[in-house]
Amino acid sequence: MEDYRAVKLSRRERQIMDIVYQRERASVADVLEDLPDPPSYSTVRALLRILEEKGYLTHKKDGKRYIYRPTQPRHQAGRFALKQIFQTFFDKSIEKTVMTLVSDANLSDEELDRLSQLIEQAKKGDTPS
Amino acid sequence: MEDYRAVKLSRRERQIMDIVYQRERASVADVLEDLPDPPSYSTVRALLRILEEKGYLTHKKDGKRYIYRPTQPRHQAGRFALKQIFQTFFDKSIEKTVMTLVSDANLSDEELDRLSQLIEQAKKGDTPS
DNA sequence: TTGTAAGTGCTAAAATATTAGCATATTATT
DNA sequence: AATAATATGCTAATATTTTAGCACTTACAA
Repeated sequence: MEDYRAVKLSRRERQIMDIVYQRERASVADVLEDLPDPPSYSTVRALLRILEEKGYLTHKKDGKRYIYRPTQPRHQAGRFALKQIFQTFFDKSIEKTVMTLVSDANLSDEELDRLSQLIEQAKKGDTPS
Repeated sequence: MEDYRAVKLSRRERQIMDIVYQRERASVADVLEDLPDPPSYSTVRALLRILEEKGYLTHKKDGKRYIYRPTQPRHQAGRFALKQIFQTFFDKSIEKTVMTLVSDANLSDEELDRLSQLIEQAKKGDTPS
């Protein structure tokens, strides 16, 4: 399955997928709560059903209500989305993307240390391209 | 202006904005060339006009044809988009996002060195949160 | 010049997405 | 077991998006 944020989905559908990914799983009420310009309850139900038909979500019953979850693992969807971003805005350069993130982030010393470590590992371990 | 990738725009409109950002500027023909499931020339023109009406694009004449450009600087739009991504897929954690990027990237030694430097600077310069 | 190729402007048709509402089911409570 | 509250299933109306096509304009070359 490809990146739902790039193509395929309508505006509402995308909004809903984002919400479900953010929450990891969500009821109709949850989604409704997070939607901007919230439509009716019915509407959200319909959209969730459609997204399930299209294969992006599944649901299971929890008591009397449905809990929806993405079919594609979050981490993987995140990668697709990132790829789309650095291709579109950062000349396909992951380095530039990371630069922007780190510059803007105001990370704590611990976080920065962990990143240093990761980078050291990358230097040793991998064959540079 | 907020992130067009999150809300507001329709599927086609988003696709077109992505293309224009990727190219920095684009003619109707350029956009058409890059669009998946390409519609007609007319269609692309109409959408570009709409995006201009909505304030996301401007155009200038170049010979007899229009060249469209985003109104919002690429770098800024990229930041918005990144924010959306790490909020949705990485628990709002920039660190996790960077981790994923660096792990997947297979960066060259030079790139990794530059990142190390950046991180060192961040450690010294900024107040950690 | 004037003809032609390659643009744009605009409008209305067609397709899709979005929505509400009624019917039905499920759970919990009395 | 009856009832109330809270779900879902489905269908059809409405709104928006997407599209094509015709009329007009501009640049260039014969």
